[in-house]
Amino acid sequence: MDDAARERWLEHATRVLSRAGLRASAGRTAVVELLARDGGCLLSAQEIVRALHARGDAGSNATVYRTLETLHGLGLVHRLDRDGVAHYEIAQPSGEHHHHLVDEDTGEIVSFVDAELERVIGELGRRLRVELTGHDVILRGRRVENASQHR
Amino acid sequence: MDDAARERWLEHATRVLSRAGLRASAGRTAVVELLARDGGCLLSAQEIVRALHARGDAGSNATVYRTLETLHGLGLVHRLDRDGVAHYEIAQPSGEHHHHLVDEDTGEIVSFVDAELERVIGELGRRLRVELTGHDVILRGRRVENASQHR
DNA sequence: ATTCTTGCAAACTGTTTGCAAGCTC
DNA sequence: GAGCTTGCAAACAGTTTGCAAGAAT
Repeated sequence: MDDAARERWLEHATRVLSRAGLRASAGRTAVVELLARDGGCLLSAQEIVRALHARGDAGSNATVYRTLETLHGLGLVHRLDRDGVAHYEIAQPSGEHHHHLVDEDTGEIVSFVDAELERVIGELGRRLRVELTGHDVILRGRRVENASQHR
Repeated sequence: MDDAARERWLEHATRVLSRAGLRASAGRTAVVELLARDGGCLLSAQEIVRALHARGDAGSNATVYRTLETLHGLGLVHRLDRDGVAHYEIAQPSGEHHHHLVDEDTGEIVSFVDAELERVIGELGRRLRVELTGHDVILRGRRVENASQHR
């Protein structure tokens, strides 16, 4: 996700919050701005609390949780549970999104986009007679050197 | 998942546990048998604890958590976090598995199987140069009456 | 001025762990 | 008999909530 996209999200989020009658208070603003800066991929509430605190920004534990719940309710962030901990990431208004691959060896998380996967999921919704409002795909695996790199 | 499949899993699990040098103790056995009976789709640890307790079977809180961790480590169950709570279900040795659709209106969970989806995920692993060891797909949506049922 | 929001601290829930007693191999 | 397992209770981590003080409109 590029800077422009995150900047777009920030404006979008600010507008949506304001239209919902919510105030641009210090804590809430700090959380939203932090997400616009670093929320491209799976931040936990605790990570956000620590990051805000490190910067000296407003945003207590309670405020961060409350804000994330608000943002999620307004569809401004996606939420994904990982190892029993909720993680959040920016939800682009365009619907553009990515999925995640967890490297079983390192625990590292790689994000990817795949049009074919999206197509199949769309078809699946039709087959199951459901209007899809969202979906998550998590792959787990280990890197494999490609043939040309074999010794 | 049919009775035969669950029975197969029970035998498989028993063998794997025994080969791992683990004893057929009361608590562990009760958890495994409960899973073989009701573990077709997403049971939480707490649900298992309550179910065992209701039956008067062995299996304290601690034992259930410890057993589930053991089973997961041996690849005998799949684990999926849902609303911040870990849920487990039987992992068929054949690799046969299903995915989940959450009805946004009722919260109900429907499981489904889709060959096309599996195919695309397999390809995705190749494209990302990863040997896939597992994957989860969660769809969210609301039921839609099909055209012929419209008034 | 009114109403929303914050931060703190206490309360909760799900999960993990130390330890002495009990059970399995 | 040796060593793995159990159950209990205490400890933990993440998350939620009540409330009085403070800030935004």
